[in-house]
Amino acid sequence: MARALVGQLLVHDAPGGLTVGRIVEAEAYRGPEDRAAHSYGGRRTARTEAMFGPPGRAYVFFVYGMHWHFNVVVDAPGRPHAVLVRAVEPVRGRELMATRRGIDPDRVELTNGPGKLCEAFGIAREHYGADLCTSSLFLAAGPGATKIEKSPRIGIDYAGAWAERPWRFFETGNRYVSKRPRAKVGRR
DNA sequence: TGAATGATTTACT
DNA sequence: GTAAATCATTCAA
Repeated sequence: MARALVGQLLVHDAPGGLTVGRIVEAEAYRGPEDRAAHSYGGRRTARTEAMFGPPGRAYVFFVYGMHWHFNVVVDAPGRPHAVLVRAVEPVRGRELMATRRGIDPDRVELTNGPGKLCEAFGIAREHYGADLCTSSLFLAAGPGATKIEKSPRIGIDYAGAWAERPWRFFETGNRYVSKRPRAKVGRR
């Protein structure tokens, strides 16, 4: 599912305006066995509840005291699997995104990261558990991606062997794919 | 009730 | 390259 979502569209038809982005980077989180997932070990709390519900809903959470992250729940109720959308390429509403982000509309920093895209699209707490088929925030079929690459997931080094799984998918060469922490990437 | 921490971003050296 | 910002959630006491 993470791979399939790359190339599809994320749409938010918000009161303040329309924003559309083509997903260019996504990661799979496969609880309860995946140690990197919030639902690891079957941990079902108020925070992770959405992951245990029906697919096609939003799992939105807050991290580092300032950033929201957006996931799509992708498996049947009771199977807490989700896909984290890490980056999108702006398709519509670039000006609105720039206003929300407080930066120039031409910068890739508009949406090249999980926290950035949420700010650009105005995604936050109120979207927790939202049905992505019937709400103002939804997914739509997109043009696909030219070429998709995979790599280990970002920022989950604590997950032991699970951290090595190649469950991050992104469009090869796309400027909006998030930058990786240098230390992890082989430089030469 | 309190302490630790994170699926990050940004600014500064 | 390093560090600060900043708080909901989780877990232990």
